[in-house]
Amino acid sequence: MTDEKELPSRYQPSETESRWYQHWESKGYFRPLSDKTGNTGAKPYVIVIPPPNVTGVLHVGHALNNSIQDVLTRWNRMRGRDTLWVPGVDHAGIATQNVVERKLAKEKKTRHDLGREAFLKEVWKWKEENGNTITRQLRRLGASCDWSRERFTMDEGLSHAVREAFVSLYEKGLIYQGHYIINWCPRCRTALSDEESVHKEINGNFYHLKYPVAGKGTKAELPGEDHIVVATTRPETMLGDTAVAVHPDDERYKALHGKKLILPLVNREIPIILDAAVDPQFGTGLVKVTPAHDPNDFDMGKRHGLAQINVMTPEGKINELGGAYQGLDRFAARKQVIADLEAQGLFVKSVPHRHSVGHCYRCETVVEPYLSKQWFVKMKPLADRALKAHEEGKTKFYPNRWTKVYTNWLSGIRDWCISRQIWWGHQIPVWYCDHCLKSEIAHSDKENFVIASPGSISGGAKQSQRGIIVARETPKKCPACGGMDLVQDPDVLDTWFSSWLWPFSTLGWPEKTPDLARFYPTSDLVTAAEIIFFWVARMIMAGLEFMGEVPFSRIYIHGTVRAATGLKMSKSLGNVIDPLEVIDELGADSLRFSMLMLSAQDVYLSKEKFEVGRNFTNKLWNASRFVMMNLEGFKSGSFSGNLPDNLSTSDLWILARLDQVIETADAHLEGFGMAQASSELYHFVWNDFCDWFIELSKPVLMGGDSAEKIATQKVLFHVLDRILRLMHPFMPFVTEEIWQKLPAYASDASTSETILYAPWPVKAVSVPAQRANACRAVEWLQKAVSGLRDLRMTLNIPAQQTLKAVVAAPDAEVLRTFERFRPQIVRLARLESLEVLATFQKTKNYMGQAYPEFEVFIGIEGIVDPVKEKTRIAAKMEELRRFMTAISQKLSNDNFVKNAPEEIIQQEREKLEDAGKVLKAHEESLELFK
RNA sequence: GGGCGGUUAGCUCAGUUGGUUAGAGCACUACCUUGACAUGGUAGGGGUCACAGGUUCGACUCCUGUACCGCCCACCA
Repeated sequence: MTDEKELPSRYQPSETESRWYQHWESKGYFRPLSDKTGNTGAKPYVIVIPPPNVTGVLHVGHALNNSIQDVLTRWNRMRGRDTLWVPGVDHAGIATQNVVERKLAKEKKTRHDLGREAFLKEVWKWKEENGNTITRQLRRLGASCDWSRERFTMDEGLSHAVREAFVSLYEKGLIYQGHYIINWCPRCRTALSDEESVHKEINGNFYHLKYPVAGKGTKAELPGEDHIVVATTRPETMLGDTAVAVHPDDERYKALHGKKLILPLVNREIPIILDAAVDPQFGTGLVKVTPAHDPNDFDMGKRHGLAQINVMTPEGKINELGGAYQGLDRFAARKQVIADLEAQGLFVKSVPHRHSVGHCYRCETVVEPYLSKQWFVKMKPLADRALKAHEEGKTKFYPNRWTKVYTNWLSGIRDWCISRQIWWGHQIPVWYCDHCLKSEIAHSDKENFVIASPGSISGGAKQSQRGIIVARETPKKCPACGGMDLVQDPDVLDTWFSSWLWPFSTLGWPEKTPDLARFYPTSDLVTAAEIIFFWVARMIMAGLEFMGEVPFSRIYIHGTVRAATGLKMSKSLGNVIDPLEVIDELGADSLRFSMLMLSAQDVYLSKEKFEVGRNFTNKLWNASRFVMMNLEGFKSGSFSGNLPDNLSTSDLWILARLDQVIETADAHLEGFGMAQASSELYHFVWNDFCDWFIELSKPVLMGGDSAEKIATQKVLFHVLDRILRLMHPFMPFVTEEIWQKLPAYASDASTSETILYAPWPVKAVSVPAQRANACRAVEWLQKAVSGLRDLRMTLNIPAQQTLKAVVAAPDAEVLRTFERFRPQIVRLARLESLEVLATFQKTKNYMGQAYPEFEVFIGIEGIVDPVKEKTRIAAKMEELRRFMTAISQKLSNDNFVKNAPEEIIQQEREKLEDAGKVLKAHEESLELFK
């Protein structure tokens, strides 16, 4: 026997994982095969990684996401497809800038102290030092990404792509600049897109305020009152009110039509306007209108030609237009305004009000609807094409229910605010010629110039306004006046403006690279639901816009990973599970397998759940160890790899099961059924291979040299080899480790130098007819062994006590089966001897267990009290009678017989017949005790 | 306010187009350190499939409604 010391009884992931990963990467195994062969034939399999944030660390969500992608990648690679998985990270403009600003703050510095250029240098420095954390962690997870193709959204090529996309959209009139209410984060001091403003329900207040009516005589017309009452959640914005609106048909306020009000605290006269957008049922039916601080009011203001009075600074403080409140933070101003109104008797009441308020997705600060000049992408035309592509069946969501989420969002899409008032990112490729602008705006409002506005685009390229240059290359001088005094727009683009190009920009677009030609469109996209709007929908729109083709046709939305305790994992709740810790403790294979097995829906994680994977890894390791230790004789090279003809029943059975499991695993993987596939494999390896086949092989292996033994060794090896391949996508490290050890035990074992490229198992082309019979035979065997064990247990016979047993099988085939399996049954049931007979005349010295096809007996003389046996049999018979009654009733139901499919009825009849046989056997046994 | 998902064993979850006596892992009970593995083996206990109706010969599965839990979306000030 082979020296056992080579193989410890515990698998040690920490000793193998990093070693194998380095080996794979250094050998270039993760690169597509066509890189070497130049073959550009068959359709490749391509996945692009959802780029993690450069500031991020690997959390369990990433771990699941990338485990799934790695399974798909490795599976397809093994199936012989030219496979590419493109990795990379995005620059996460706001998040990264925040990180570096926090670092500066510790030195009591702000980015403005450094200036733009020096600050960006700092960010790059930070990126070089810390930006590879997550990609290092992905390697530890085992992600088989082609790192030679790793991309970063701020690298040169992708920056080039971003400019091309911007300018090209601008030329088509799909990008415009305008003055609108956008989501503003006063802490980050930048605009946010709608998706970056996260709505959260909060407990606020609904403040009721009095606005006095202007002029004389109003008191008489408004019963008893000389003021009106408005209700608001943000009283501080009243400083910018320019009207109060009422529904035109609201009878209560007819008297107010045409009247003016005095805006308290600022003493501005404001009109009462009539607008159907006002809901008379809500609040007092009177709405204060603040066009500069609320999107609805902004629209209303446009309709009525109201002034837009912005009373806030970008920091969220009241500005000079807020009079006495200047300099106060918006929340301080809120308190002060209320206090002052109260002092003047103009504060009515405040009622608790639960409503949802936007929060910055990066820093949680309450978002301020803020009027400012920003760049927008006009989304409707892009969304329409994505919807059309979907109708044509070009995109498919798994599971299907996400389709509606996607199409609903596209149908109601709003323009995308893409400019950000930060420094880290792609600076907008727009330059201003001061000279031309001055002459241009002499007769227009400088602050309100609009290049294009929503609705004004009617096809055809929009001409640049004089003084504004939108260009792919940095211009040296103004094309209009030749002036050299050009200033680039200081804003940068939303990070997602680079991410939405990811599927093709990472392949080289806008250059016409070989990669782009070969690998676009990609195959599958795997991501979590939270990113459908941010990213998936936009990638599809960009793919259609810039490449004329959807970037991928299948989108798999996997479950969200949450803490076992309930909601999301968050550092503040202390319920974060760090996947790196799990890898350190249990290994990446355990982490991957456990998560994949749980991934059928949303995953509620706790640390214990990873033990399944750990235990299974160890099981696989030890099963392999057993097989290898029993392959002596094969080192010489006598093992051809082909299976011999003289296979035993159990050999045929395990091969049949293997074929089944290959088929179901493939079917599940085809539809992203990682959980089902992994669970199927788990049970095959553990229950069929380990619990039964290995156990059945032991008597044969110990029986000395024989043709039968060699055949079993070959089958053991063959099935282990296939198991390793099947498991490899799920557990890449342990399978490679074992794979590489095989040649030491079987000379021609590893036909490929790495399991990464070992061909994926396929079902046997021609299946020997005996296999079906073998499956039946093994079922009998399993029943017999379990039955004997059951007898032993229920009769309290000690495990050490060996028993004399008898199997009675009237059917010749069943009889032959048990004769063949005699050594196995003796071993598995711990017998002293086993007689196999056609019929057996039972005596009081035997106790039995009946099955439809056979009965098993154990000799109990001097071991067991017959009274116990009597009770046991009586209980079994009672159970059987209940079962038979149920079936009889079913079969005597006319409707059932008339309507049920023939095979179902047949099944029921067989059940009844079998149960009858068993019952009869029990009756006979019971007779003995009378 | 809309939309989606969930409710199956003590816990975490499977259950494919309706059809054997509803399964697994963990936990539990009993026995077993048998020459791959105690991160193991064997046997076992444990479920009115959330509730109420309906369709059907037959419902965990399909339909309607209810309750509770969770998620997403949304400019009622």
